[in-house]
Amino acid sequence: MTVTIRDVARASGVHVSTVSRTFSAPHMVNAATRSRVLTVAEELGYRPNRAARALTTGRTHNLGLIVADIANPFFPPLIKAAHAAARQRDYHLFVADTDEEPAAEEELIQAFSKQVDGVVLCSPRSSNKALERLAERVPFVVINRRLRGAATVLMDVGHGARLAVEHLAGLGHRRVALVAGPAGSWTSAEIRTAAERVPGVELVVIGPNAPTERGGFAAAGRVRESGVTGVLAYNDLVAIGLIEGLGDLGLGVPEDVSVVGIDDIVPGRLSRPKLTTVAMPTAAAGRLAVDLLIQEVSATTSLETRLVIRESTAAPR
Amino acid sequence: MTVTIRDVARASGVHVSTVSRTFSAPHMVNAATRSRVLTVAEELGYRPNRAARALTTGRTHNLGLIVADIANPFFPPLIKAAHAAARQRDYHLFVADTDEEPAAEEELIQAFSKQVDGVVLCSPRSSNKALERLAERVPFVVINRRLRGAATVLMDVGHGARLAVEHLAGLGHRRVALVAGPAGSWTSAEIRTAAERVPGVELVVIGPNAPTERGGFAAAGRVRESGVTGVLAYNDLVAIGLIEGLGDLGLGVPEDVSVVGIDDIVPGRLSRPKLTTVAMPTAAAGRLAVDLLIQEVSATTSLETRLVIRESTAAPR
DNA sequence: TTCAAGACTGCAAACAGTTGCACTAAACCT
DNA sequence: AGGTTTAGTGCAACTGTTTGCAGTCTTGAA
Repeated sequence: MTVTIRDVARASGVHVSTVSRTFSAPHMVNAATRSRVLTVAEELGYRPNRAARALTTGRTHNLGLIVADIANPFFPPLIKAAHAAARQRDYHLFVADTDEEPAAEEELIQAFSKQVDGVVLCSPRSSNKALERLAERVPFVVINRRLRGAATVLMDVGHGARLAVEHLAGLGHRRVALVAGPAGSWTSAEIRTAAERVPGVELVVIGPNAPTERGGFAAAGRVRESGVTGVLAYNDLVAIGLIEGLGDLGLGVPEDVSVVGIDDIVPGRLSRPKLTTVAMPTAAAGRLAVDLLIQEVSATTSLETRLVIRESTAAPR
Repeated sequence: MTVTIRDVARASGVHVSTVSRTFSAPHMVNAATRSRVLTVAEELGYRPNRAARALTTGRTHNLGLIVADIANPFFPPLIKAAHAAARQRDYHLFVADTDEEPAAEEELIQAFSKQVDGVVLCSPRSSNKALERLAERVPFVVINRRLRGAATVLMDVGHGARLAVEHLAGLGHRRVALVAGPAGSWTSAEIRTAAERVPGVELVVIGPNAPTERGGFAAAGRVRESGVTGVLAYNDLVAIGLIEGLGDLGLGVPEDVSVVGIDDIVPGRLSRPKLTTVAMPTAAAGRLAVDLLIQEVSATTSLETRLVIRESTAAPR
């Protein structure tokens, strides 16, 4: 049925091991033989069976990518970039979705372990202990979380948050609110400590909030009460929700209050007003993560973020 | 290093074939033996090696999913649903991105063929001939394209387009524009023929256009010139771009012109005004596609679309 | 001319499972 | 009691590739 290495061997008059070598160690076989085998293989439509290869070599040429929610606009650009990087080196990419559940995360890593050469974990929710245990079964690189012993790719949200608050300060805002994310989130903590350090502005923290549009919408009332003129939101989704909530309360953005988001997801570019936001280098992170995995280097990298100013911020009245 | 079936066999005093059967055909082994093997396996941390299993059985328990652009907001919900369906039956999912290139598409199918039990293709761009040839190497199901001999999942855009135009007609619009998609797109053709059939409204077709925000933005001038009061856009992205373009021309939505999109992507729900649109059952399509694949049924299904009315449509002046 | 060193290639044993077949012992039936 | 079925298990061959080892042949050097 399917054409194997033996068919090629028979048809080209050499031993299977020679055929094998023309594919996996070409320099070991005579040029003439090699080209003969190659043309025969081409004619027969032979393609090496990766499962069989994996069996002996232990390398599958597959990678796994685990994210919390594929449909969250934050992830697709990362997934896309990771896929492109993998493809470039002839790797295939499993992608999986944990639905935000740590248990699913651990189960997936476990399930992947025999089938991939490594997995990249985006903002994992599992405990340190669980992750460290799993790291023994399969190499992985972690995005957006510190984990000792694992290669790490960080995006410098702290710096981004500082830029955002400085931007507001520069426009003349003196009191700004931080509409924070969920409790216990690494990102949220980073943002907060960085924002608090900016001189010349008084920071009022509102939260914790759900990291969603709804979360932002619900926070609108407390933002109004706080009397701030500017706000930094945990992410673009809550920024967008917040803007809508403020609108319902009769507050315009940016006339009455300035709002800056974090992430730079597509909907932020498309909404009205267009969102001023901190751009996260998600594509770069995805690409880098798979490169680290493939090259088996265990580094910890911090990627720069930058502020992109659009229409949702202005000087206060 | 890694624990194999033989380790389990030795430790539990049975032959490897018995261990094998406790996992792949539990009913063939005595309950007592089975539970003993199971506990030993658990203790040792044994997990069957899928590559090895694939070698003998020919079934990998992997599926492939190929889309044009992972980062296009249309796809992530589909991917997520496909993944969930696959997981539920203990399959893993490769996802791949063609960057809109037919050549990449064919290459990917080819590359997947030995590693998966089937692949789902979303709106493939390759020629019929190429696809039919590839269908011999690996089973697949196609989403949003008719292809004889392959299982098919269609979303009934035609019906959706009709609902959209009828909605505009019901509001009192008499001339409406169709801001069409790219030339040669199956979807675009479906939309057009359906829209043209709605009685009582005169349809003016503007296009072809790029299926992007930019495409919509660029079409704004021609929409104004056409003097219509309502428009149906090829998809939400062009609808959003169009609304912005119209805004720049001094035309408000929905006061001056009503706009309805197609797809119901997230940014449409978040933009201002919130987009009236035809909801495509992308999640259902993804789920169904993998179910068909796994159950090896070759059917052609047509999924219903529905109109969701939000803020971008109103009665004409 | 002889010997050593390379360059190729073949042999066969892995890799981790599955499965048709044969075998044993117990259960069932008349 | 004897024969037949059935359940459970073991045996061994097989899946498609890789790879250490050994063999052959050529080439270059002394």
